[in-house]
Parts: sequence; C-alpha cells; structure tokens
Amino acid sequence: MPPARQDEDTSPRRADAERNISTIMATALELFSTNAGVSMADVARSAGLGRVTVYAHFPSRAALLQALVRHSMAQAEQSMDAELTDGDAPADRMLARVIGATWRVLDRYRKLRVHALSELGSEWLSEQHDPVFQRVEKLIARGREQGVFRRDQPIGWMVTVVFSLIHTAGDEVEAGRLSSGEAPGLLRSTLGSALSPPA
Amino acid sequence: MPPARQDEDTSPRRADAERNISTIMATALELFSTNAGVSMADVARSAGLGRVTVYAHFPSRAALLQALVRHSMAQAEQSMDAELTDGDAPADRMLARVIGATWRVLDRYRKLRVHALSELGSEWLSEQHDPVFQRVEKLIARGREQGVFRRDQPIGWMVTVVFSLIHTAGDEVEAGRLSSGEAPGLLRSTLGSALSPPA
DNA sequence: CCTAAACCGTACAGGTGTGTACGAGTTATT
DNA sequence: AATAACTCGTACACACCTGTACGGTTTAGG
Repeated sequence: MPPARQDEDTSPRRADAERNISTIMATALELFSTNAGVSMADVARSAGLGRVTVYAHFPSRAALLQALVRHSMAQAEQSMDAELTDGDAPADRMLARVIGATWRVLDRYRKLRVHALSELGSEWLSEQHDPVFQRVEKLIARGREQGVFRRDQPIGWMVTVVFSLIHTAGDEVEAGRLSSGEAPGLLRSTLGSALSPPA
Repeated sequence: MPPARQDEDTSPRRADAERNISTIMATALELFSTNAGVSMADVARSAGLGRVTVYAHFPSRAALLQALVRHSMAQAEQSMDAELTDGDAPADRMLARVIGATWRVLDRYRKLRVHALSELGSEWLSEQHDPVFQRVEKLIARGREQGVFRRDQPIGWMVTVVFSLIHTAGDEVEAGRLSSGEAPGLLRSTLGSALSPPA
C-alpha cells in the first residue's frame, strides 16, 4: 500500500510518519474488510503502533473509515478504467469484463461496506460510490442504444441490480455457500439475463 | 400485534403482563425496523415501560431480537403460504405472486435484518430464514421441470438472487430512489428475466 | 378483599469504546 | 550535532450499554 495518501498534503511529513500512515491504512483495511466490531485499539495493536499514534494521523474513527472507503473506491475506479480502455466494444461484452474487475476488488473489502454504511451514513457512502456508479450507468446507456440491454426499466434500477448482485455474491462466498472462483461466472450469466431486453 | 407470544407458555401470565409483552414487541419491531443503534432503554421508553420491566420478559437483548426475527419470519411464511394455495399453477406466475407477498412483509422490517445479522450471527439468521428459503427453492425446482426456469445455475444461487433483489428493492425505497409502489413490478420483470432459461 | 404477580424508579457493577493530556523517549532531517 | 518531528505508554474524562439488585407501589384475579 505505497500510495496511501489520498488528498493534498499541506504539511510535509517525515518519512517514518509516512510509513506509519501506510501501515495503519493497510492494517485497518485488512481488519475492517474481514472482521466486524473493530476498535481503534485493535487497529493500533494490529499495526504494531500505539493507539495515540493512530489518532495523531486520523483525528477520529470516522476519519479513518472515510480514508479507507475513499482508498478502496479509488482502487475500484482504477480497476474499472483499466478494463474500459478499448472505446466501443459491444456493451454486454464490456460489462462482463467490468464484472470481473469489480468482483476482484470487492472480494477484498467485503465487510468494509457495512461498517461504512452504519457509521458514516448511507448518503455519504452513496456519494463516494457515485463515480463508479456512473461508469456503469454510462455503460448500460450505451448498451441500450446498441440494443443489447433492456429499455423498459429505469436505468438507476439496472445499475443497482448490478452492484447488488455483486455484493450478494461476496456475501455468499463469505458464508461458504459459493467459491470465489465460480462467482464471476454466475454473476455474468445472471446479470446477462437480467439486463437483456425481455422476450 | 395480538399473537405476540411465539412458543409454548409454561407459566400462565397475568393479563397486563401479556399486554405489555405485546407492546414491547410491537414497539421494538417498529424501532429496530426503521432506526439503527437502538438500545434497550430506547425500547422501554418508547413502549412507555420501565427498562427493568422489559428485562423481566426478555432476559437479554439477544432474546428480544430473536423473538422479533422469529415473529417476522412466521409472518412471512404465513403470507407466502396464503399465496401458494392453488397447487400447480405455472411456477413463474406463482413466483410473481410470492414476490408481491414477500415484498409487503419485507417492506416493513427493513433494518431489522442488519441488526440481527450483526448481533445474532449470520448462521443463526440463516437457520431462521430456512423455511421461507425452502419454499422458494421448491418453487424454483418445480419451475425448472416445467421448463420456465433456467437449469444452468445452482438452485441455491437462484434462490439467493431472489431474496437479494427483494432486499435491495427495500433499501432503494428507504433511500428514496424508488417508490414503494413500483418496486414489485421492477422485481417481477428483473427476476423474470434473471431466472428464465437463457437464449 | 386479599394475595401474589407484575410494575415502578433508582442505583450499582462491569464492560467497552472514543478522544485528549502529558511527559519522556526516539528518530529523521538539516 | 542539534532541532523539530514523531512516537511511546499511561492515565484520565466521558459516554454509553448491558444486566442485576432492592424496596416500594400498583393491579389483576380468585
């Protein structure tokens, strides 16, 4: 996790501080993504640092969570854009690739979502989701014009269905009812049918 | 909420106790279903009772939550069975009706799910979900034999998709991005496509 | 009407978490 | 080498929640 800093850094930090911030975020991401009921003390101990040091860099628990969400979102965007390079392939093929990419990112970070949802509010989380949301929205809009996606539903609902099922697949994997390998295939076939024009 | 008691009552309770139990469950159901971060004190105050009185009937917070989940599950089963009376209509038509029934029940109780999930564990919740889960599973199995449902996916995944999307629609309504009236229609069309045999 | 059941408020014990204060030690950087 | 940045541990203040104990009061029901 080398590029841990997210915003503009007004104060030039020392190298060890920089390093610790990275460690904190990496450890916290690990903890928050898998376990539930994680405290700041847990994060500090797991990172091998003092609890106070953590507060020196992240003034509150909420601030840390926000940084984590922003980081994972940025990673998701990046991962999606890497898949969206060739401009105008058929949208359904494109979506299949995007599903694979999004799945990989979301397969980590699973539980981070619920933490953020309950502690930061759904509105804030929606705002953060917006960029990646819009990418899929545009993709579906293009697929509609190409005739490969259905036109009888609000586009917002269709986007929601995409992400909802991806999240669900993650939950299923975590519950042991699904293997991480077969998830993308199921997602592709289910979403393919769900988004195609009805007969 | 007159039939509040769920199990066998070994000890004959007094009438006011009976009444208070009903009040507690109704109030708690209301609170847990809409708000987040509800404490026992909140429940008691909202029910107009002393906090100690609540503990007199439900020995722990977990016990109260369990009773609530069981109650809502029983309601869901009942609501589904009312829709499954006529034995062998085509399964896809049948599913459409079941969606409507399940939707109505789930439209209340929305947030209760997350509370139960985080505080009672996903395994326990799965056990409670099992009866209603199996009803849909059987319905899908019959639909497969009738040729109206797809056969290229594990049946467990298909059932999961059904409930996942219903839950998602509930979240969308709560977020104000969807009206409670149009949800069933969207669910029916989306699930219809998702479960039908692929082209 | 009388008893036992059920209620009330208050208080206590124990736990967990967040955020801050302080003084002293360590390390990077110039 | 000297300074400023950083880190450490400990401790404190505060808040919140759960569960229990106690003594007094109301109320249902035979």
